[in-house]
Order: sequence, then structure tokens, then C-alpha cells
Amino acid sequence: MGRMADIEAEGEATAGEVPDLGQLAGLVGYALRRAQLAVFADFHRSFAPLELRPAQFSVLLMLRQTPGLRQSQVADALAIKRTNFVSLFDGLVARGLARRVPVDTDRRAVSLHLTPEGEDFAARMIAISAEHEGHLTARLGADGRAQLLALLQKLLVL
Amino acid sequence: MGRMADIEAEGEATAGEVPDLGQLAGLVGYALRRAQLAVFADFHRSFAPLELRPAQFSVLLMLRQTPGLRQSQVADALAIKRTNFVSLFDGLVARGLARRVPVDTDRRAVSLHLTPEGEDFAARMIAISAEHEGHLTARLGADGRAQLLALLQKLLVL
DNA sequence: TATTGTTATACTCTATAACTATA
DNA sequence: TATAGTTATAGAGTATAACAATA
Repeated sequence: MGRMADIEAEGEATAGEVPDLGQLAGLVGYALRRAQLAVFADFHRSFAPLELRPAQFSVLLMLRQTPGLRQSQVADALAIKRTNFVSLFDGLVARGLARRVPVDTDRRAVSLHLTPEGEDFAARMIAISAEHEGHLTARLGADGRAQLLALLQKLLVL
Repeated sequence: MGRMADIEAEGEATAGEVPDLGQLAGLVGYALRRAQLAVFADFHRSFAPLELRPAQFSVLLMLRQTPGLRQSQVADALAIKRTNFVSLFDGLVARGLARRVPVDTDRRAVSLHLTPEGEDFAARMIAISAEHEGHLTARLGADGRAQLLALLQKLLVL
């Protein structure tokens, strides 16, 4: 249940200092938010040469592993609204990294694929991803990293 | 360093199924993002009766523990830009939960405090926070929760 | 000159409603 | 009637520049 409800307020603040987070640091949601901000900041630094955002990365990685998925399948799997996925994917198409291919069995649908340039790009992207992941493993340790992934999975079913 | 760069693409997708995340699920940044979305969704559900957002929650909790902090101290501690903090705090003032108090030693600055109504509100808020945290602990276990918090702290210094 | 709070503004991310063309 | 993709739009969240008052 946690022991949050019986924490009492402390004294007045002393001006000119940077206060610490106090109780906030002990809350899972807040720790999660701050950790994600830090990790995404490292992501942005690492991927700056490719001008690639996390959501674009996730789409390219998924299409490299499983080409031919339909647009709404990719959007659903990544928890991106179909409506927001359109312009996101348009950006990848405009860069020549991916393309939409008609599906003959259902003329409403399109299947998504990487272009040859997209395959090359994805290879560079994956190398940078390994580098970025290395930054995190350096902080967590290999065991800590595995523990963290296992713990985070448990939170997906709330 | 991780073993990302040598993963090969798989076969074509089978239409009509929901694909799994594949390699994405093994990346710390992505697992962190999805876990945070799930936890924040539970936060929103839990705090819906109070109509309180995570950032507002963090400000009220900090002021309850340390009244009299200056505006930029709170903003800095919470990693909120001073410029964005203004309207955020205006919202709490408009609801009668908090107030700005002039600082006599520096007439540029203001110190932030909860109102009496804000204290009452914070008490209810903390009870709901304990409930919300209970949902997370139910998934993680008490030990898992402590491990997760320790691991997340390590990612703040990237 | 530098700092505190503020306004204005823009860009990204996310969410909803409604349209089209197919099924 | 329902579904896949799309457009338009509105709301959060976040970022920078510039200003007034004060240090």
C-alpha cells in the first residue's frame, strides 16, 4: 500500500538553495518520468546525426524486422493513433526511407516496407542504437539492465 | 555494448494479425516509454476525481513538504522551464490551492505556499497517491518496487 | 550586468470528429 | 454496416526570445 499518507510537512524553505525532490523521488511514476527524460535526452544526442526521433526509430526498426505489415498494424503495435501515424510515416517516405505498397487482397489497405536506402539507414540506425544502449548499460550493469527490463514489463498490464 | 547490429530481418508479415514489438521490447528506452505511458494512464484514472495532472501533483507535493520555496527553485527542481511554470502555477492559484507571497529580501522574487484549502486538497491527493502507488506495488512486489526505484535513479546521470 | 518573473510564440505530441473508398 | 487510410483541428507539453522590475 505504501506509506505516503502519514508524511508530515517540514519547515520553511531557505532561499537561494536548490531543494531536492523530497517524497517525489520515492514515487515510481515520478522516477519513471525523470528516467525517461534522461534516457530520451541521450537518445536525441546519440541520434542527432541521423535526425531521427524515437517514434520514427520504432517504425523503422519494426519494418526492418517485419516488412509488409499494414499501416494500422504498425500503429496499433506501437500504440500510435492511426490518425497520427499518417504524417509520421509520410516523413519517412519523404526522406526516401520507406514506402507504402498496395495490398491486392484488400484495396483499402497498404503494406509498409523499407526502401533499399531505408535498409542502409536502418543498419546505421541500429549501430547507433547499440551505442546508445551501451550508455545505459554502463550505468545499470548488464544484470541491472535485465532486471530493469523485467520490472518494466510488469507495469504494462495495469 | 549490446548485440543489436547483427540481428537480421525476418520474413514477410502475415496480414490480419497484431504483430509483437520484436526487438523494440528489448530496448531500455522503449520499455521505459511504454511503462511510463501505462503508469501515467493509471495516474490519470486514479486522480480523475481531483482533476489533477502529474505536473500539478508534483508542485503541490513539493510545496506541502517545503513551503516558501521560490518559484524558480520549484521549477528547477522539477525540471520545468520557468516560463512554462507560470501558467501551471496560475492554474493552482485559480483553484485556490496555492498562492504567491512577496519576498521582502528580494522584491523580484516570490515564495510559493499552499492555501489552507490547498493543504486539505494535498491530504486527499496524498491518499490517492498511496492508492495509485499500491496498484504499482501490486504488480512489482515490494522488493521489485525498491529495485526499480534504485535502477531508475542510476539513469538520471547520463 | 545579471536575475526573477512574465508574455508571446512556435513546435511537437496526442486526441477526436468526420470524410473516402473500399469491404 | 464496418474497416483502412486520411484530413482537419484542438489540446497538452515543451522550447526560445524578449521584456519589466529589481538586484
